Amino acid sequence: MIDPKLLRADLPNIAERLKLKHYDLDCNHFSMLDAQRKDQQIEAEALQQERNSYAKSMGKLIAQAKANGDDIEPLKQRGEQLKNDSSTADAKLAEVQTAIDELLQGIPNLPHASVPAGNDESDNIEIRQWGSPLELSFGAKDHVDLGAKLNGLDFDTASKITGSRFSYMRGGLASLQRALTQFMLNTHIQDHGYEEVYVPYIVNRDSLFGTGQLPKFEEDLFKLEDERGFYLIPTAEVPVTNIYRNEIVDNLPIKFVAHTPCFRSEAGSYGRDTRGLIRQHQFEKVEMVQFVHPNDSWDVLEELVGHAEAILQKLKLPYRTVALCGGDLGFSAAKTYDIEVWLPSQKKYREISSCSNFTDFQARRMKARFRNGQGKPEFLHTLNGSGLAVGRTLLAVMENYQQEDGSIEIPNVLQPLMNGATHIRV
RNA sequence: GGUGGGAUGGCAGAGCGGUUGAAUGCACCAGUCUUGAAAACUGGCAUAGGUUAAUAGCCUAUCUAGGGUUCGAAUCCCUAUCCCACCGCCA
Repeated sequence: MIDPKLLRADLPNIAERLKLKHYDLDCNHFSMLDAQRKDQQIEAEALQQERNSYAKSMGKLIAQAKANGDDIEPLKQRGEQLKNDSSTADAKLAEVQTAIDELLQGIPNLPHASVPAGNDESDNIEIRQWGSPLELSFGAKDHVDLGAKLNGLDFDTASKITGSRFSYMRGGLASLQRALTQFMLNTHIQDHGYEEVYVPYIVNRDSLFGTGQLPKFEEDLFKLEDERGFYLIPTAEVPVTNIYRNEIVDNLPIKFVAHTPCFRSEAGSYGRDTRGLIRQHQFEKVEMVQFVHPNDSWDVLEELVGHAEAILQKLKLPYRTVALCGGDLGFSAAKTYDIEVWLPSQKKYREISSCSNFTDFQARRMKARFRNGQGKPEFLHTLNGSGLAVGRTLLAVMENYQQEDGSIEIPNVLQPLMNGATHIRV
Protein backbone atom coordinates (compact mmCIF):
# COMPACT_ATOMS: atom_id res chain seq x y z
CA MET A 1 0.00 0.00 0.00
CA ILE A 2 1.17 3.49 -0.75
CA ASP A 3 1.45 5.82 2.22
CA PRO A 4 -1.88 7.68 2.31
CA LYS A 5 -0.14 10.70 3.80
CA LEU A 6 2.18 10.84 0.84
CA LEU A 7 -0.79 10.61 -1.45
CA ARG A 8 -2.51 13.54 0.21
CA ALA A 9 0.61 15.65 0.28
CA ASP A 10 1.75 15.10 -3.28
CA LEU A 11 -1.14 13.78 -5.33
CA PRO A 12 -0.32 15.12 -8.84
CA ASN A 13 3.29 14.00 -8.63
CA ILE A 14 2.32 10.51 -7.48
CA ALA A 15 -0.24 10.18 -10.23
CA GLU A 16 2.47 11.14 -12.70
CA ARG A 17 4.87 8.51 -11.40
CA LEU A 18 2.18 5.83 -11.46
CA LYS A 19 1.63 6.47 -15.17
CA LEU A 20 4.96 4.75 -15.73
CA LYS A 21 3.25 1.61 -14.46
CA HIS A 22 0.27 2.35 -16.68
CA TYR A 23 -1.91 3.04 -13.70
CA ASP A 24 -4.33 5.89 -14.04
CA LEU A 25 -4.99 7.46 -10.65
CA ASP A 26 -8.21 9.45 -10.49
CA CYS A 27 -6.98 12.42 -8.47
CA ASN A 28 -10.30 14.20 -8.31
CA HIS A 29 -12.04 11.13 -7.03
CA PHE A 30 -9.44 10.63 -4.35
CA SER A 31 -9.48 14.27 -3.27
CA MET A 32 -13.23 14.22 -3.07
CA LEU A 33 -13.30 11.06 -0.99
CA ASP A 34 -10.61 12.33 1.31
CA ALA A 35 -12.38 15.63 1.87
CA GLN A 36 -15.54 13.71 2.72
CA ARG A 37 -13.58 11.51 5.06
CA LYS A 38 -12.13 14.49 6.85
CA ASP A 39 -15.51 16.14 7.43
CA GLN A 40 -17.11 12.89 8.47
CA GLN A 41 -14.31 11.96 10.81
CA ILE A 42 -14.30 15.30 12.59
CA GLU A 43 -18.05 15.08 13.04
CA ALA A 44 -18.03 11.46 14.17
CA GLU A 45 -15.25 12.00 16.68
CA ALA A 46 -16.91 15.08 18.13
CA LEU A 47 -20.13 13.15 18.64
CA GLN A 48 -18.22 10.27 20.12
CA GLN A 49 -16.54 12.62 22.56
CA GLU A 50 -19.87 14.03 23.66
CA ARG A 51 -21.24 10.55 24.11
CA ASN A 52 -18.22 9.44 26.13
CA SER A 53 -18.18 12.39 28.47
CA TYR A 54 -21.90 12.11 29.06
CA ALA A 55 -21.63 8.42 29.85
CA LYS A 56 -18.80 9.19 32.24
CA SER A 57 -20.82 11.77 34.14
CA MET A 58 -23.80 9.43 34.26
CA GLY A 59 -22.82 7.75 37.52
CA LYS A 60 -22.96 11.08 39.37
CA LEU A 61 -26.09 12.24 37.59
CA ILE A 62 -27.93 9.09 38.59
CA ALA A 63 -26.80 9.37 42.21
CA GLN A 64 -27.90 12.99 42.27
CA ALA A 65 -31.30 12.28 40.73
CA LYS A 66 -31.90 9.48 43.17
CA ALA A 67 -31.00 11.72 46.09
CA ASN A 68 -33.50 14.27 44.83
CA GLY A 69 -36.10 11.59 44.15
CA ASP A 70 -36.11 12.48 40.41
CA ASP A 71 -36.90 10.17 37.55
CA ILE A 72 -33.84 8.61 35.92
CA GLU A 73 -35.48 7.88 32.58
CA PRO A 74 -34.87 11.30 30.95
CA LEU A 75 -31.16 10.95 31.72
CA LYS A 76 -31.07 7.61 29.97
CA GLN A 77 -33.00 8.94 27.02
CA ARG A 78 -30.47 11.70 26.54
CA GLY A 79 -27.75 9.06 26.48
CA GLU A 80 -29.64 7.03 23.96
CA GLN A 81 -30.01 10.07 21.73
CA LEU A 82 -26.29 10.73 21.85
CA LYS A 83 -25.60 7.12 21.05
CA ASN A 84 -27.85 7.17 18.02
CA ASP A 85 -26.32 10.37 16.69
CA SER A 86 -22.80 9.08 17.00
CA SER A 87 -23.68 5.69 15.51
CA THR A 88 -25.16 7.35 12.45
CA ALA A 89 -22.05 9.48 11.99
CA ASP A 90 -19.83 6.41 12.49
CA ALA A 91 -21.69 4.49 9.82
CA LYS A 92 -21.25 7.32 7.34
CA LEU A 93 -17.56 7.55 8.13
CA ALA A 94 -17.12 3.80 7.74
CA GLU A 95 -18.71 4.00 4.32
CA VAL A 96 -16.33 6.68 3.10
CA GLN A 97 -13.38 4.95 4.70
CA THR A 98 -14.20 1.68 2.95
CA ALA A 99 -14.31 3.45 -0.40
CA ILE A 100 -10.93 5.04 0.30
CA ASP A 101 -9.42 1.75 1.45
CA GLU A 102 -10.56 -0.01 -1.68
CA LEU A 103 -9.07 2.71 -3.83
CA LEU A 104 -5.84 2.70 -1.83
CA GLN A 105 -5.45 -1.06 -1.91
CA GLY A 106 -5.78 -1.07 -5.67
CA ILE A 107 -2.94 1.41 -6.21
CA PRO A 108 0.33 -0.28 -7.20
CA ASN A 109 3.66 0.55 -5.62
CA LEU A 110 5.50 3.57 -6.94
CA PRO A 111 8.23 2.70 -9.44
CA HIS A 112 11.76 3.74 -8.52
CA ALA A 113 13.25 6.66 -10.44
CA SER A 114 15.58 4.29 -12.28
CA VAL A 115 12.77 2.19 -13.78
CA PRO A 116 12.74 2.56 -17.55
CA ALA A 117 9.57 3.54 -19.38
CA GLY A 118 7.90 0.97 -21.59
CA ASN A 119 4.89 -1.22 -22.24
CA ASP A 120 5.97 -4.84 -22.02
CA GLU A 121 8.96 -7.15 -21.83
CA SER A 122 10.24 -5.98 -25.18
CA ASP A 123 11.01 -2.64 -23.54
CA ASN A 124 13.02 -4.12 -20.69
CA ILE A 125 16.61 -2.91 -20.54
CA GLU A 126 19.49 -5.35 -20.61
CA ILE A 127 21.89 -4.56 -17.78
CA ARG A 128 24.52 -7.22 -18.38
CA GLN A 129 25.24 -10.56 -19.98
CA TRP A 130 27.27 -13.41 -18.60
CA GLY A 131 28.72 -16.26 -20.62
CA SER A 132 28.10 -16.71 -24.28
CA PRO A 133 25.06 -18.37 -25.80
CA LEU A 134 25.81 -22.02 -26.42
CA GLU A 135 26.54 -23.04 -30.00
CA LEU A 136 26.19 -26.73 -30.69
CA SER A 137 27.78 -28.54 -33.60
CA PHE A 138 24.76 -30.82 -33.74
CA GLY A 139 21.11 -29.79 -33.68
CA ALA A 140 20.03 -28.71 -30.23
CA LYS A 141 17.09 -30.68 -28.88
CA ASP A 142 14.73 -29.13 -26.41
CA HIS A 143 14.32 -30.51 -22.92
CA VAL A 144 11.05 -32.26 -23.76
CA ASP A 145 12.68 -34.41 -26.43
CA LEU A 146 15.77 -34.91 -24.31
CA GLY A 147 13.66 -35.92 -21.33
CA ALA A 148 11.54 -38.31 -23.36
CA LYS A 149 14.60 -39.98 -24.79
CA LEU A 150 16.03 -40.41 -21.30
CA ASN A 151 12.72 -41.83 -20.19
CA GLY A 152 12.92 -39.32 -17.36
CA LEU A 153 10.34 -36.69 -18.22
CA ASP A 154 6.80 -37.62 -19.13
CA PHE A 155 3.95 -35.16 -19.53
CA ASP A 156 1.38 -37.70 -20.70
CA THR A 157 1.55 -39.60 -17.44
CA ALA A 158 1.29 -36.35 -15.48
CA SER A 159 -1.79 -35.35 -17.41
CA LYS A 160 -3.30 -38.77 -16.73
CA ILE A 161 -2.64 -38.35 -13.01
CA THR A 162 -3.87 -34.78 -12.93
CA GLY A 163 -4.13 -32.78 -16.13
CA SER A 164 -2.19 -30.46 -18.37
CA ARG A 165 0.68 -28.33 -17.10
CA PHE A 166 1.95 -30.92 -14.66
CA SER A 167 5.07 -33.02 -14.97
CA TYR A 168 6.26 -36.45 -14.02
CA MET A 169 9.97 -37.18 -13.69
CA ARG A 170 11.83 -40.32 -12.87
CA GLY A 171 15.35 -41.49 -12.30
CA GLY A 172 18.27 -39.20 -12.95
CA LEU A 173 16.20 -36.18 -13.85
CA ALA A 174 14.15 -36.38 -10.67
CA SER A 175 17.40 -36.65 -8.71
CA LEU A 176 18.96 -33.83 -10.70
CA GLN A 177 16.10 -31.54 -9.75
CA ARG A 178 16.65 -32.44 -6.11
CA ALA A 179 20.40 -31.88 -6.46
CA LEU A 180 19.78 -28.44 -7.96
CA THR A 181 17.54 -27.53 -5.04
CA GLN A 182 20.10 -28.72 -2.56
CA PHE A 183 22.90 -26.89 -4.35
CA MET A 184 20.97 -23.62 -4.38
CA LEU A 185 20.05 -23.85 -0.71
CA ASN A 186 23.59 -24.73 0.31
CA THR A 187 25.06 -21.86 -1.68
CA HIS A 188 22.70 -19.28 -0.23
CA ILE A 189 23.19 -20.55 3.29
CA GLN A 190 26.96 -20.99 3.17
CA ASP A 191 28.09 -18.27 0.75
CA HIS A 192 25.40 -15.63 1.00
CA GLY A 193 24.43 -15.70 4.67
CA TYR A 194 20.80 -16.77 4.48
CA GLU A 195 18.98 -18.76 7.11
CA GLU A 196 16.82 -21.61 5.86
CA VAL A 197 13.17 -21.62 6.83
CA TYR A 198 10.42 -24.17 6.39
CA VAL A 199 6.94 -22.74 5.95
CA PRO A 200 3.34 -23.77 5.23
CA TYR A 201 2.41 -24.34 1.59
CA ILE A 202 -1.15 -23.32 2.32
CA VAL A 203 -1.82 -19.76 3.43
CA ASN A 204 -4.75 -17.62 4.50
CA ARG A 205 -6.17 -14.51 2.87
CA ASP A 206 -4.40 -12.11 5.22
CA SER A 207 -1.02 -13.39 4.11
CA LEU A 208 -1.92 -13.04 0.45
CA PHE A 209 -3.17 -9.54 1.10
CA GLY A 210 0.08 -8.70 2.87
CA THR A 211 2.29 -9.47 -0.08
CA GLY A 212 -0.17 -8.01 -2.59
CA GLN A 213 -1.58 -11.08 -4.39
CA LEU A 214 -5.02 -10.28 -3.01
CA PRO A 215 -7.47 -8.76 -3.59
CA LYS A 216 -6.53 -8.05 -7.22
CA PHE A 217 -4.94 -11.26 -8.46
CA GLU A 218 -7.13 -14.01 -7.11
CA GLU A 219 -7.48 -15.69 -10.51
CA ASP A 220 -3.78 -16.61 -10.49
CA LEU A 221 -4.20 -18.69 -7.35
CA PHE A 222 -5.48 -22.12 -6.44
CA LYS A 223 -8.14 -21.67 -3.81
CA LEU A 224 -9.04 -24.49 -1.50
CA GLU A 225 -12.63 -25.60 -1.09
CA ASP A 226 -12.56 -24.59 2.52
CA GLU A 227 -14.61 -22.07 4.41
CA ARG A 228 -11.46 -20.73 6.09
CA GLY A 229 -10.34 -19.14 2.84
CA PHE A 230 -7.08 -21.01 2.27
CA TYR A 231 -4.96 -20.94 -0.86
CA LEU A 232 -1.99 -22.87 -2.19
CA ILE A 233 1.07 -20.67 -2.24
CA PRO A 234 2.03 -19.23 -5.65
CA THR A 235 5.53 -18.56 -4.29
CA ALA A 236 7.41 -18.90 -1.00
CA GLU A 237 7.42 -15.10 -0.93
CA VAL A 238 3.95 -15.25 0.60
CA PRO A 239 4.55 -17.42 3.68
CA VAL A 240 8.12 -16.23 4.23
CA THR A 241 7.43 -12.50 3.97
CA ASN A 242 4.39 -12.88 6.22
CA ILE A 243 6.53 -14.32 8.99
CA TYR A 244 6.79 -10.74 10.20
CA ARG A 245 3.24 -9.60 9.54
CA ASN A 246 2.04 -7.63 12.58
CA GLU A 247 5.48 -7.81 14.15
CA ILE A 248 8.07 -5.33 15.29
CA VAL A 249 11.48 -6.85 14.65
CA ASP A 250 14.68 -5.58 16.20
CA ASN A 251 17.58 -6.99 14.24
CA LEU A 252 17.76 -6.03 10.59
CA PRO A 253 18.62 -7.27 8.09
CA ILE A 254 16.94 -10.66 8.21
CA LYS A 255 17.76 -12.99 5.33
CA PHE A 256 15.67 -16.10 4.77
CA VAL A 257 15.85 -18.74 2.09
CA ALA A 258 13.20 -21.39 1.55
CA HIS A 259 12.55 -24.19 -0.85
CA THR A 260 8.90 -24.77 -1.62
CA PRO A 261 6.66 -25.99 -4.35
CA CYS A 262 4.69 -23.20 -6.00
CA PHE A 263 1.17 -23.48 -7.38
CA ARG A 264 -0.19 -21.21 -10.08
CA SER A 265 -3.44 -21.52 -11.90
CA GLU A 266 -1.95 -19.82 -14.98
CA ALA A 267 -5.37 -18.47 -15.83
CA GLY A 268 -5.04 -16.16 -18.79
CA SER A 269 -2.00 -17.88 -20.19
CA TYR A 270 -3.81 -20.40 -22.40
CA GLY A 271 -1.60 -21.39 -25.27
CA ARG A 272 1.54 -19.82 -23.83
CA ASP A 273 4.51 -22.09 -23.24
CA THR A 274 2.31 -25.17 -23.35
CA ARG A 275 5.27 -27.37 -24.20
CA GLY A 276 7.54 -28.59 -21.48
CA LEU A 277 8.49 -27.39 -18.05
CA ILE A 278 8.45 -23.65 -18.62
CA ARG A 279 4.96 -22.91 -17.37
CA GLN A 280 3.51 -25.41 -14.93
CA HIS A 281 0.74 -25.43 -12.35
CA GLN A 282 3.21 -26.89 -9.85
CA PHE A 283 6.92 -26.19 -9.74
CA GLU A 284 9.78 -26.03 -7.27
CA LYS A 285 11.49 -22.81 -6.35
CA VAL A 286 14.20 -21.65 -3.98
CA GLU A 287 13.29 -18.19 -2.77
CA MET A 288 15.36 -15.57 -0.99
CA VAL A 289 13.55 -13.03 1.16
CA GLN A 290 15.11 -10.09 2.97
CA PHE A 291 13.77 -7.68 5.57
CA VAL A 292 15.96 -4.60 5.64
CA HIS A 293 16.31 -1.03 6.89
CA PRO A 294 14.72 1.45 4.45
CA ASN A 295 18.09 3.08 3.81
CA ASP A 296 19.58 -0.19 2.62
CA SER A 297 17.00 -1.68 0.31
CA TRP A 298 18.41 -0.37 -2.97
CA ASP A 299 21.87 -1.70 -2.22
CA VAL A 300 20.38 -4.96 -1.07
CA LEU A 301 18.47 -5.34 -4.33
CA GLU A 302 21.77 -5.30 -6.25
CA GLU A 303 23.21 -7.80 -3.80
CA LEU A 304 20.18 -10.05 -4.12
CA VAL A 305 20.44 -10.17 -7.90
CA GLY A 306 24.06 -11.08 -7.44
CA HIS A 307 23.09 -14.01 -5.21
CA ALA A 308 20.77 -15.37 -7.89
CA GLU A 309 23.35 -14.80 -10.62
CA ALA A 310 25.96 -16.64 -8.58
CA ILE A 311 23.95 -19.85 -8.94
CA LEU A 312 23.90 -19.55 -12.72
CA GLN A 313 27.60 -18.77 -12.81
CA LYS A 314 28.46 -21.80 -10.72
CA LEU A 315 26.31 -23.89 -13.03
CA LYS A 316 28.00 -22.21 -16.01
CA LEU A 317 24.70 -21.32 -17.59
CA PRO A 318 24.78 -18.25 -19.86
CA TYR A 319 22.33 -15.55 -18.85
CA ARG A 320 21.51 -11.92 -19.02
CA THR A 321 20.03 -9.58 -16.46
CA VAL A 322 17.35 -7.09 -17.43
CA ALA A 323 15.64 -4.23 -15.60
CA LEU A 324 11.90 -4.43 -16.04
CA CYS A 325 10.23 -1.44 -17.63
CA GLY A 326 7.30 0.29 -15.94
CA GLY A 327 4.66 -1.59 -17.90
CA ASP A 328 6.15 -4.99 -17.07
CA LEU A 329 6.65 -4.26 -13.37
CA GLY A 330 4.49 -6.16 -10.89
CA PHE A 331 1.85 -4.58 -8.67
CA SER A 332 3.87 -4.54 -5.44
CA ALA A 333 7.37 -3.96 -6.81
CA ALA A 334 9.20 -0.64 -6.94
CA LYS A 335 11.89 -2.17 -9.12
CA THR A 336 12.55 -5.62 -10.52
CA TYR A 337 15.46 -7.31 -12.22
CA ASP A 338 14.75 -10.44 -14.18
CA ILE A 339 17.50 -12.92 -14.88
CA GLU A 340 17.06 -14.77 -18.14
CA VAL A 341 18.88 -17.98 -18.97
CA TRP A 342 19.91 -18.99 -22.45
CA LEU A 343 17.87 -21.79 -23.99
CA PRO A 344 19.60 -23.22 -27.06
CA SER A 345 16.43 -24.89 -28.34
CA GLN A 346 14.58 -21.59 -28.45
CA LYS A 347 17.69 -19.53 -29.17
CA LYS A 348 16.32 -17.10 -26.63
CA TYR A 349 16.87 -15.92 -23.10
CA ARG A 350 14.04 -17.00 -20.82
CA GLU A 351 13.18 -15.80 -17.32
CA ILE A 352 14.61 -17.93 -14.54
CA SER A 353 14.62 -15.47 -11.65
CA SER A 354 12.93 -12.28 -10.63
CA CYS A 355 14.39 -10.06 -7.92
CA SER A 356 12.42 -7.13 -6.54
CA ASN A 357 12.49 -4.36 -4.01
CA PHE A 358 9.04 -3.77 -2.59
CA THR A 359 10.17 -0.84 -0.43
CA ASP A 360 7.58 -0.33 2.33
CA PHE A 361 4.64 -1.39 0.16
CA GLN A 362 4.27 -4.91 1.52
CA ALA A 363 5.40 -3.85 4.99
CA ARG A 364 2.60 -1.30 5.21
CA ARG A 365 0.02 -3.87 4.13
CA MET A 366 1.47 -6.34 6.64
CA LYS A 367 2.29 -3.89 9.44
CA ALA A 368 5.85 -5.25 9.52
CA ARG A 369 8.03 -2.80 11.40
CA PHE A 370 11.33 -2.27 13.18
CA ARG A 371 12.38 0.23 15.85
CA ASN A 372 14.31 3.15 14.43
CA GLY A 373 17.03 5.18 16.17
CA GLN A 374 14.46 6.97 18.31
CA GLY A 375 12.90 3.67 19.33
CA LYS A 376 9.81 4.40 17.24
CA PRO A 377 8.28 1.66 15.10
CA GLU A 378 8.79 2.28 11.40
CA PHE A 379 7.91 0.20 8.34
CA LEU A 380 10.80 -1.90 7.13
CA HIS A 381 11.54 -2.75 3.51
CA THR A 382 11.04 -6.18 1.95
CA LEU A 383 12.78 -7.76 -1.01
CA ASN A 384 12.71 -11.13 -2.60
CA GLY A 385 14.20 -13.01 -5.46
CA SER A 386 14.11 -16.47 -6.94
CA GLY A 387 17.34 -18.19 -6.37
CA LEU A 388 16.30 -19.90 -8.66
CA ALA A 389 13.18 -21.38 -10.21
CA VAL A 390 14.27 -25.01 -9.96
CA GLY A 391 12.16 -26.46 -12.79
CA ARG A 392 13.41 -23.88 -15.24
CA THR A 393 16.96 -24.38 -14.05
CA LEU A 394 16.59 -28.10 -14.64
CA LEU A 395 15.48 -27.56 -18.20
CA ALA A 396 18.25 -25.04 -18.75
CA VAL A 397 20.81 -27.55 -17.52
CA MET A 398 19.34 -30.25 -19.73
CA GLU A 399 19.47 -28.10 -22.82
CA ASN A 400 22.84 -26.46 -22.18
CA TYR A 401 24.56 -29.66 -21.08
CA GLN A 402 23.10 -31.97 -23.72
CA GLN A 403 25.42 -34.25 -25.62
CA GLU A 404 25.06 -35.42 -29.17
CA ASP A 405 23.91 -38.86 -28.03
CA GLY A 406 21.10 -37.32 -25.98
CA SER A 407 22.74 -37.81 -22.61
CA ILE A 408 23.07 -34.92 -20.18
CA GLU A 409 26.36 -34.01 -18.62
CA ILE A 410 25.98 -33.19 -14.95
CA PRO A 411 27.47 -29.79 -14.01
CA ASN A 412 30.58 -30.19 -11.84
CA VAL A 413 29.08 -28.51 -8.81
CA LEU A 414 26.15 -30.94 -8.82
CA GLN A 415 28.12 -34.14 -9.17
CA PRO A 416 28.80 -34.53 -5.44
CA LEU A 417 25.05 -34.27 -4.89
CA MET A 418 24.43 -36.94 -7.55
CA ASN A 419 26.56 -39.60 -5.92
CA GLY A 420 29.44 -38.65 -8.17
CA ALA A 421 27.64 -39.38 -11.43
CA THR A 422 28.91 -37.38 -14.41
CA HIS A 423 26.11 -37.99 -16.88
CA ILE A 424 22.47 -38.88 -17.08
CA ARG A 425 22.30 -41.48 -19.79
CA VAL A 426 19.61 -43.25 -21.70
C1' G B 1 -14.18 -35.17 16.08
C1' G B 2 -15.42 -34.38 21.65
C1' U B 3 -14.84 -31.96 26.55
C1' G B 4 -12.76 -28.35 29.70
C1' G B 5 -9.38 -23.99 30.74
C1' G B 6 -7.08 -19.69 28.75
C1' A B 7 -5.67 -15.01 25.54
C1' U B 8 -4.69 -7.81 29.32
C1' G B 9 1.06 -2.89 27.65
C1' G B 10 8.36 -5.06 25.81
C1' C B 11 7.69 -9.20 29.65
C1' A B 12 5.18 -10.99 34.17
C1' G B 13 0.56 -10.04 36.21
C1' A B 14 -4.03 -7.26 38.79
C1' G B 15 -8.75 -5.72 37.51
C1' C B 16 -14.37 -8.97 36.28
C1' G B 17 -20.31 -3.01 34.36
C1' G B 18 -19.22 3.54 35.92
C1' U B 19 -13.06 9.54 36.33
C1' U B 20 -9.12 2.23 34.00
C1' G B 21 -5.24 3.63 28.53
C1' A B 22 -5.57 0.23 32.24
C1' A B 23 -2.79 -1.30 39.52
C1' U B 24 1.86 -3.59 40.76
C1' G B 25 6.62 -5.74 39.56
C1' C B 26 10.54 -6.37 35.96
C1' A B 27 12.87 -4.26 31.75
C1' C B 28 13.97 0.44 29.40
C1' C B 29 15.09 6.06 29.27
C1' A B 30 16.29 10.76 31.95
C1' G B 31 17.68 13.08 36.50
C1' U B 32 19.51 13.28 41.87
C1' C B 33 23.40 11.00 44.69
C1' U B 34 28.57 8.89 43.42
C1' U B 35 35.52 9.67 41.34
C1' G B 36 32.75 6.01 38.19
C1' A B 37 29.36 2.02 38.60
C1' A B 38 25.80 -0.48 41.62
C1' A B 39 22.04 0.51 45.14
C1' A B 40 18.46 4.06 46.61
C1' C B 41 15.28 8.03 45.30
C1' U B 42 12.52 11.26 41.58
C1' G B 43 10.33 11.53 36.93
C1' G B 44 9.27 9.40 32.23
C1' C B 45 8.00 5.18 29.27
C1' A B 46 2.13 1.95 24.11
C1' U B 47 0.25 1.98 19.15
C1' A B 48 -2.69 3.81 15.24
C1' G B 49 -5.68 7.62 13.16
C1' G B 50 -7.38 12.75 12.97
C1' U B 51 -6.56 18.03 13.64
C1' U B 52 -2.16 21.17 13.44
C1' A B 53 3.53 24.48 11.07
C1' A B 54 4.56 20.97 15.07
C1' U B 55 7.79 14.18 16.75
C1' A B 56 3.38 20.94 21.21
C1' G B 57 -1.58 20.59 22.60
C1' C B 58 -6.43 18.55 21.78
C1' C B 59 -9.75 14.59 19.98
C1' U B 60 -10.87 9.36 18.56
C1' A B 61 -9.80 4.20 18.62
C1' U B 62 -7.28 -0.02 20.71
C1' C B 63 -7.16 -5.05 27.04
C1' U B 64 -6.58 -11.72 20.50
C1' A B 65 -10.24 -10.51 16.27
C1' G B 66 -15.33 -9.54 14.65
C1' G B 67 -20.35 -8.84 16.18
C1' G B 68 -24.04 -7.88 20.23
C1' U B 69 -26.33 -6.07 25.12
C1' U B 70 -26.01 -1.17 27.87
C1' C B 71 -26.66 5.74 28.87
C1' G B 72 -21.68 3.41 29.95
C1' A B 73 -17.82 -2.88 28.52
C1' A B 74 -10.99 -5.04 29.70
C1' U B 75 -15.27 -6.56 32.65
C1' C B 76 -21.80 -9.49 30.37
C1' C B 77 -23.47 -12.42 25.65
C1' C B 78 -22.39 -14.67 20.61
C1' U B 79 -18.87 -16.13 16.77
C1' A B 80 -13.92 -16.91 14.95
C1' U B 81 -8.71 -17.68 15.65
C1' C B 82 -4.75 -19.25 18.52
C1' C B 83 -2.71 -21.57 23.04
C1' C B 84 -3.02 -25.36 27.10
C1' A B 85 -5.05 -30.05 29.16
C1' C B 86 -7.71 -34.59 28.56
C1' C B 87 -10.49 -38.31 25.38
C1' G B 88 -10.97 -40.34 20.35
C1' C B 89 -8.53 -40.91 15.61
C1' C B 90 -4.06 -40.68 12.90
C1' A B 91 1.29 -40.11 9.29
